[in-house]
Amino acid sequence: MRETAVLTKPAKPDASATALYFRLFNEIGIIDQLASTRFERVLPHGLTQAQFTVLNHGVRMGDGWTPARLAAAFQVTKGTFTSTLQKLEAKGFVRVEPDPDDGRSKRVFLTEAGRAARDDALAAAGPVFAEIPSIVDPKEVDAILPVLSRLRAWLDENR
Amino acid sequence: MRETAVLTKPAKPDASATALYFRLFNEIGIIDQLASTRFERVLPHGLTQAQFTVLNHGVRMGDGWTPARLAAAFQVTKGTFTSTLQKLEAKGFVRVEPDPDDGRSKRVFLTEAGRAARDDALAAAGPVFAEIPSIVDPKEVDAILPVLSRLRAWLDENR
DNA sequence: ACGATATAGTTGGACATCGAACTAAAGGAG
DNA sequence: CTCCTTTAGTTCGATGTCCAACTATATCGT
Repeated sequence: MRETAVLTKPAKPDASATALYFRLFNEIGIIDQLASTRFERVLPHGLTQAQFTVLNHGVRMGDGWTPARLAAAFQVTKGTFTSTLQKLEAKGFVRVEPDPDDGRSKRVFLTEAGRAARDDALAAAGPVFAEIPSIVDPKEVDAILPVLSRLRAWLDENR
Repeated sequence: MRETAVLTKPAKPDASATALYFRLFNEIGIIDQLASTRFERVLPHGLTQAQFTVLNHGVRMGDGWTPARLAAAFQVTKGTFTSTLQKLEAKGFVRVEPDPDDGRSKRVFLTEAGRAARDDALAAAGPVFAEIPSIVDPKEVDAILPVLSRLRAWLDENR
């Protein structure tokens, strides 16, 4: 839950550096929540954002990764990812096979249906993003992304 | 769940504008998740981030708001906020009174314990943010915040 | 080669959140 | 005034997530 700007009483000024970063994370949190909700609403095949992310990753980065590696990549616990994977398997979008080289591991592969579902989702997502360039110019995004990436990378390494 | 940069296979280039915004929201999602986790870990009194946000808002914006107004400000459903409020009430951090002017409404006030808990939480949060200025300069945050605010405002209005 | 330690994956309990159904009170149209 | 619609708040079932405990397999030090 994040606060947004619905209320109108002026906040007391707080010039500390902490407050600045607090605001940054607050804006980021709200954007995440609003954008995620928007995105999930249009996803086809009853896909959750988590499930879509797995399919999208498989297409972009290739498949055959282990669940543990994917869970780390997606910042969720192994338990959470077990659940996500079971949902995707039940929908026929991924295939999970034992790792021939490591008895503890498995390997995750996309099915044709999974690739098709990912394409459907991307197509459905298009209109969701369509209006945004008129609000935030691509050049602004170019300027912002490196900073966010740096912040993300640091948080990722130091968690 | 968001993907991060743990995996090393190169992504196929995708020059469409959609991809750019996709990356933006992806970075934002990861940062939100990592920062939230970090923040929740240090919160005292068993506060959740949602609960802290209510206390913080009360201090910064004054108390006496209705649950409905607060739920809208925090982007959660009324049902969710009912639950959050009950937790805070059980901890003695807020007082909820009937609205004298509207039989349907209530009004939310902070208790002294609630204000103290908020201060505790802020103090605990300090170290969490302490290292970040060395990663992302405050000037960069100043540059980024207006853009994020604009994006947040638009998403908020057009949801 | 063995025992201690680390890693992969699953499971179960707890919890925050959502959406939908519901009650109660307020507001508006006739 | 009366009825219809809107708004405030609660409750309930489902879901996604986390954490901790657990099993099985792999790895490392001696």
